[in-house]
Amino acid sequence: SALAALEGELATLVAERPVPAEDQLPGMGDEAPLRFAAYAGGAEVLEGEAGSLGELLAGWGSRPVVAHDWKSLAAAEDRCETPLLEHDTEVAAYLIDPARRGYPLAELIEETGLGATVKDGGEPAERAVLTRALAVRQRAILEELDLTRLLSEVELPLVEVLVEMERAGVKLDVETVRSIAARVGEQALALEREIWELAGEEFTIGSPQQLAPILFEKLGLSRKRRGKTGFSTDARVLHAIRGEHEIVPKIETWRELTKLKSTYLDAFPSLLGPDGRLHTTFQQTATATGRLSSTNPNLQNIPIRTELGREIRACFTAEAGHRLISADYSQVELRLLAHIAGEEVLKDIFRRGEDVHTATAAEILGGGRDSARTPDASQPHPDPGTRSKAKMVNYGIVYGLSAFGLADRLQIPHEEAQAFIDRYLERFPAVGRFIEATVEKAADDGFAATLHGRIRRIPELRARQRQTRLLGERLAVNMVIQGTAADIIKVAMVRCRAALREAGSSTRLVLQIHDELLFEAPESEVEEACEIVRREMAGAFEMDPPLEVDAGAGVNWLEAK
DNA sequence: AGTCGAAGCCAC
DNA sequence: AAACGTGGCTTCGACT
Ligand SMILES: Nc1nc2c(ncn2[C@H]2C[C@H](O)[C@@H](COP(=O)(O)OP(=O)(O)OP(=O)(O)O)O2)c(=O)[nH]1
Ligand SMILES: [Mn+2]
Ligand SMILES: [Mn+2]
Repeated sequence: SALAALEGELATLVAERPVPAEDQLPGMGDEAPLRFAAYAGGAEVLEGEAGSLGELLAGWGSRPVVAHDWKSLAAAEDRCETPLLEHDTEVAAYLIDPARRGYPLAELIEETGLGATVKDGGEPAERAVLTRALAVRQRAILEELDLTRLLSEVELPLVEVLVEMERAGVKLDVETVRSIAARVGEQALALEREIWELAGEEFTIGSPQQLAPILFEKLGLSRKRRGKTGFSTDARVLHAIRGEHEIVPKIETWRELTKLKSTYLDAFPSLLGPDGRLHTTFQQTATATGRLSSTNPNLQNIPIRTELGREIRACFTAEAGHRLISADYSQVELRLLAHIAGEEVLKDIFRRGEDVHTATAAEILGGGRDSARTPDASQPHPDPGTRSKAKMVNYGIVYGLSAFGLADRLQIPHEEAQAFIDRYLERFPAVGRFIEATVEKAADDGFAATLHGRIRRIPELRARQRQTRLLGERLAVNMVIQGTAADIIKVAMVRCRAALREAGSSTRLVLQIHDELLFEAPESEVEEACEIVRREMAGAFEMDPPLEVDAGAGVNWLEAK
């Protein structure tokens, strides 16, 4: 075909539907034709129209493709054979500078100083030429920054995996969602009346500007922090004053109920696809550290902490005859910290098979008689809420939590908080050295880097304001660890996809939640898929201590975890 | 009617 | 308010 015959290399494809099917799932059949243009560096730009991406690519041949934001194009179209992705100018721009707001093609072209006119060509033709020119420039920069392998071996192979995940979606038990929503709605209304009664007036509970004067002036409750507009009424403040007036716990509960109802219960039914499943969009170029994000809806922040939250999580189900498999790295960033910092005390804890979050839970929140004893492999089980709080403490301290911050979060005296932080850092002496070395190198280089070479510029380190520089120090340390964890799970995703395919498995990856992969597997494949996933995730990066994976299966997400 | 920032809060 | 980090979504209230 003409497409296959296009001369040159870095064959670049631009394709768009003139009336983009906004928020619409593929396969509706009423879309406008796909206008496309292709250019490979020769004398000719090819332009045309096709009914679908599949039809267009049928003439493409086996040549790899260059594009800008290939994932959006592919995910919006029906499943079809796609060529290898050789370069994506959006993803490349993200690797070069991941802290930017966005990567619109026009902006990248403009700032690179590129221009083109195509004789007798339309706008897509020009865009094909410019996209290719941008790709050429970027490839030189990527080479200089040592980002070529990260792009070609991790990010680009990941694109196809993400497209499959978005297409697959995840099943939602919408009937149960509706019934929980109805129940919670009634509870919230009842609470609202009680709150008004206790306040002596009707007001908008959801307005902190109206709530604050009632709590702190009318009822005279203790003020804690203040923000730009007045005294804070956030959850930590309410928790601290919950004993002062019976209205406070009611507001706390009202907040929890209405939050979960509006964000999840009410939102999901309208977001269901025709297949009865929720289809998120994974953003590959949104975070400064290399993590993915999830939008419309965000399926990376499904509740789990409270009882109602767990009910909501249980509404994420497997198709009949299937199971969900959840595979989550154990204490992943603490393990990475031990590895990167060479922290032998921390390594020892992992070697003994212990759980640092659990140990911290016992130590600071446990209160039990023998809970302060040196933890062993048979540590007592803290309740999930307590371990979760301990997790926040562990990562908080590593990433620069102050004694003020810890005292506020744990509701303890400053001195106690300071002592805990001091003791923590004394016990793991290599952590402090790692932090210092990381900050110094980042200040020197102007950027922090992950073990896979992903970089994040840290201009904050060169700011004149001390406060901003300290922020830069925390950003640098966090980038190294969180970013490496992000690299690792991306590698794992590509490995899992390949290994499942190799095994002839029809188990599908459906969600990524930062250090967790959620799969949907036919019942008969669950055991094999579990083992494959464990192996591929644990093997995604060799380190000391090794990565460990907690995997489980169930008919819903809650059971699987 | 839409946009914006602030506050707040869900998750990792 | 304070100096854990990474996100996205909802509500309110001011504004265009
Ligand atoms: N800075 C910071 N990072 C967090 C926080 N919560 C989670 N993370 C990061 C670090 C974790 O390794 C990573 C994955 O979260 P998880 O909930 O899976 O925790 P983790 O793997 O540490 O423990 P796990 O054994 O899975 O329960 O996300 C937090 O409160 N602060
Ligand atoms: Mn984990
Ligand atoms: Mn996790």
